Amino acid sequence: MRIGALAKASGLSRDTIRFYERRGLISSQAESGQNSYRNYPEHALDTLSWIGQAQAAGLTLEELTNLMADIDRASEDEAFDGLEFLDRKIAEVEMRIKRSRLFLKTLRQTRSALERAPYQD
Amino acid sequence: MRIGALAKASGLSRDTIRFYERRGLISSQAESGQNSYRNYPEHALDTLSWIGQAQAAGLTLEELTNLMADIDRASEDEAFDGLEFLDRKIAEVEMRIKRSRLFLKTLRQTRSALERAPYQD
DNA sequence: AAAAACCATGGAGTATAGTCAATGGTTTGA
DNA sequence: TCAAACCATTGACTATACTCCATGGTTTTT
Repeated sequence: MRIGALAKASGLSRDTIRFYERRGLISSQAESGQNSYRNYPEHALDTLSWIGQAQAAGLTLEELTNLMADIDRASEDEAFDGLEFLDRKIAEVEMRIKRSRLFLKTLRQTRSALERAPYQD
Repeated sequence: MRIGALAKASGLSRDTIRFYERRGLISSQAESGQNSYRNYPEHALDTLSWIGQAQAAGLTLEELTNLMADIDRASEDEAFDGLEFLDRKIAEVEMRIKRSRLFLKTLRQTRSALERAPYQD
């Protein structure tokens, strides 16, 4: 899958995809032949969607990079703090969801208030 | 309440508070006397906490400014698109929460996977 | 009454996450 | 075949949300 197709399928721009690749979030093989075109595997689409979820959850791309590295490094004998990192992130995302829901509640209340009294003067 | 106290109570820095004030998100009265110190009402603390929720929910400060203006403008006779804006934001926040929950789910799955097999080689 | 702590303004600097433009090579469809 | 569409790289540019610094005034503490 070339970058244009991936861009269309994911809804991201080519530049964004190349940007993510430079950051090490996705990867491509060189196309067979003498061009310099990237070729992305099908699962790149899933990865991009996962990145989108992570961003909605408030992670930075750097945190995401670290997380991916941790997951890959998980089967080494070295001291590994991946679990700790993961626990921290889980707690952060939970907190963020909690706060978002509070905000959503006030948005909904505001909405009803506006709806009930649109023209008072 | 002077800016230092508000900073301590809210957990934000003075600079951040002044930044928010410049953006019109909170406001202060000048202190009586000949100094140029700001004085914040008690509810500034609630406002700051609300701003935090809104940011967790993914709104930008500019969107927040618009939202506040809309809410204040809600009792005018003019054509008012506040409801529409609100509905859009509600939908966006709902979507963001949904995606965050999906991400949280994969984080938890990853966590269990790492926990079960920490030393395989 | 000094020192320490606090406050103000203005402007520069930082980090994150893209986005755009210039230049030049490669593929593909009419 | 040749123009349109696609791709690559480099580097500059943008927006958002702070953060820091210099300078100088005001309060509070000792």
